[in-house]
Amino acid sequence: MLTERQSRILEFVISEYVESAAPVASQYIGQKYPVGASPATIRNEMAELEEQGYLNQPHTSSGRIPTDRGYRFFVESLMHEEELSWDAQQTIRHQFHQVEHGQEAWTQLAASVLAQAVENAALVTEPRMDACRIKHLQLVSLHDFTMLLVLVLDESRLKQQVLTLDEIFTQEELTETATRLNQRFAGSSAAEVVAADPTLSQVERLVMDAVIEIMSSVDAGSFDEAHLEGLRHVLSQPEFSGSDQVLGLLELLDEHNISQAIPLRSLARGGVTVIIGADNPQLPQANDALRACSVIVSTYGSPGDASGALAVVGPTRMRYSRTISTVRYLAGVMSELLAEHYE
Amino acid sequence: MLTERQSRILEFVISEYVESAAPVASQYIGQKYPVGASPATIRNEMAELEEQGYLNQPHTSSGRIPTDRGYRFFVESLMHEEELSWDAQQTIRHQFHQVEHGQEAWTQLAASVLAQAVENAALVTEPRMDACRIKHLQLVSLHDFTMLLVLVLDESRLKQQVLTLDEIFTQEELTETATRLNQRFAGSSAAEVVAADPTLSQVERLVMDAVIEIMSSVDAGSFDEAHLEGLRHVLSQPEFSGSDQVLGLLELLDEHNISQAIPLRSLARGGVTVIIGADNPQLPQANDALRACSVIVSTYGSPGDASGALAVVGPTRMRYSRTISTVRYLAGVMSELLAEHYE
DNA sequence: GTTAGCACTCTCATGGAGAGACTGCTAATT
DNA sequence: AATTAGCAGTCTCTCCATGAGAGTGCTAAC
Repeated sequence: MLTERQSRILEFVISEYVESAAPVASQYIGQKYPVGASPATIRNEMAELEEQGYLNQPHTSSGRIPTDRGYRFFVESLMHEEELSWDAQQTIRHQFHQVEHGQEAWTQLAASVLAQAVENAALVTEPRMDACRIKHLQLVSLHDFTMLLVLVLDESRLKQQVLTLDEIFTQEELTETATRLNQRFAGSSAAEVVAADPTLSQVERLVMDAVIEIMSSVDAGSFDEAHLEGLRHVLSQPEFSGSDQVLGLLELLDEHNISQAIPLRSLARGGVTVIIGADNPQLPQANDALRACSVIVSTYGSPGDASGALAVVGPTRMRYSRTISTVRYLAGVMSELLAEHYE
Repeated sequence: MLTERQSRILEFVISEYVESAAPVASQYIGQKYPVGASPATIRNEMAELEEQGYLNQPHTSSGRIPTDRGYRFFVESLMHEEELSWDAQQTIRHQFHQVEHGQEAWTQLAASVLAQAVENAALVTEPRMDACRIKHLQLVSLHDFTMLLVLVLDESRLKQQVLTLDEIFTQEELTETATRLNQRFAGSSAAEVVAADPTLSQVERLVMDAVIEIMSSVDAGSFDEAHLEGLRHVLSQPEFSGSDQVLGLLELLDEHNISQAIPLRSLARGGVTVIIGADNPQLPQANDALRACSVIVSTYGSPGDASGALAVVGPTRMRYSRTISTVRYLAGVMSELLAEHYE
């Protein structure tokens, strides 16, 4: 549909607008980029691009700005995805290897690294399997009538709960109980435990009820816990200078609405997916502020094993090439690390 | 220093300004509150209050707004701290009892509840003891050469780390090792383990080195992990409509600078402490946006046992009475719950 | 000590006027 | 037929003056 020259002009306009955040004029493009045509010709082409919906004019007699459709065309046809620079790659790897122990904060760290790398908001979910299984459980005596149930699920996720007992148990007794339960249930999913419906002592029943409850809540996990980081990068962009917009985005953060507003898992369909502005029907339109945003999302891990999602959220006026490369690269790194730790 | 009438006028001005966020005029005060004097008299008194530094005029011929000193006087001498309404108390308790299991998100929940109750930002740190001790440790075989170290510290804090072994161990062997180590080191602090310097097998050494590292990093914990919630309440206040201010406060959030910017533990000296604007030398002045803020902070838990801190951060123009009551009440509830769980 | 009255000051909203930036269109050119 | 120069027209943005409104400070009377 677009001629060679129109494509190039579109590309130039987008490059320019991404940097300046201001409408782009024909004369300016003619000077700065090698179009090989006069401003008048560029104007004609721009008019055509506007006709077709790739560009927009805030008002007559101002320069053009790209539409969502313009960005989409750019991402799909014009952009050449660059390999992330070696420096950038090293920076990312280095930041990861600093914090080796304690994998609890792993995704938090990933979000932080990603946000810093792309200078936008980043969102990373915990890795999850489809149905979690018991790896190991343990009972620690806390006090006469209370004990701590420590549950290790696959992927080394830890859960704990304080339980209240009817009678006094020693640590030895609890350890024995735990050993029995481990032999019986290690490797089982919540559903399997329920299905087996074995005869249990009172304590065992108490423990397994708690285990089932915990595992169910993990499984139910429609509620993917996502870490959001770097929102300030987005909010400092000029398009969000109006305070209404700011508040809109802040609501995402505070109420833990993120997972709902941006259902990462359902969006990422293998590889990197780009959602631009309001052009994707999958994004619920609840939040106005999100309409001015694009989301670059990818899964990490492997589908059979544990997997999660990571995403960058920024204004539609975004450096797509760099952001996509970074997301792709980080997804790779995280997949590697995940594989290393839990084959 | 202040006459009866001056005090009352100051109180009225603050009440009014807290609600309206606009400079308060003499005539308006005269109409709405029972001063028993004409606007002219009120003006004279206001001039005197300004002289003494309790009030301020944004420009000649506008109403007055309270200064930090004015707020401080209000909090210390004029305000009558109200008991939190029974409704509000029940709301808070109810929100807590909804989420019983999984104490991981406990402080997160507290922050959320507090933020909602006072309609401002809330900050809650994890409960901590002075030097943490080993409660129990456990080794779970993950794969041939990897195992998961699960470390339970006092207060049921869980830490985990993946360790790589030189040779293959069965789960039974690991369990035995863990049992040995537990017998030897349960109840010890990091320093005590190091001091004892016992002879250990290679595996035991590997495990204990990791344990010491983890405990040290927990102890070092100048880095109190604090949960921040409800920042949007603060940012939606008119005094933060300028986007510069917004960005200033956002930095607190993103870079995990909160703990540094607001050293809760060192601020709270038993009971509820109120820090108003820039008037407290303990608050580092790094962040400009914080100068327009007050912090209401309290500890919870008991000094000997585990304790943490909770705080509300809001504009200096804040409903101090309600906020202080709420903080005090919530600190009480949290102390109770803490005591219940770990006697 | 208090108050009425009045002049004064400062803000804020309104509305040209002029400069600047770009475009769209027309007519000439290649 | 495509391109370009030239020019008029349009829109924004800033600046300035204007006037209404709000509230004070001061003075003089009570």
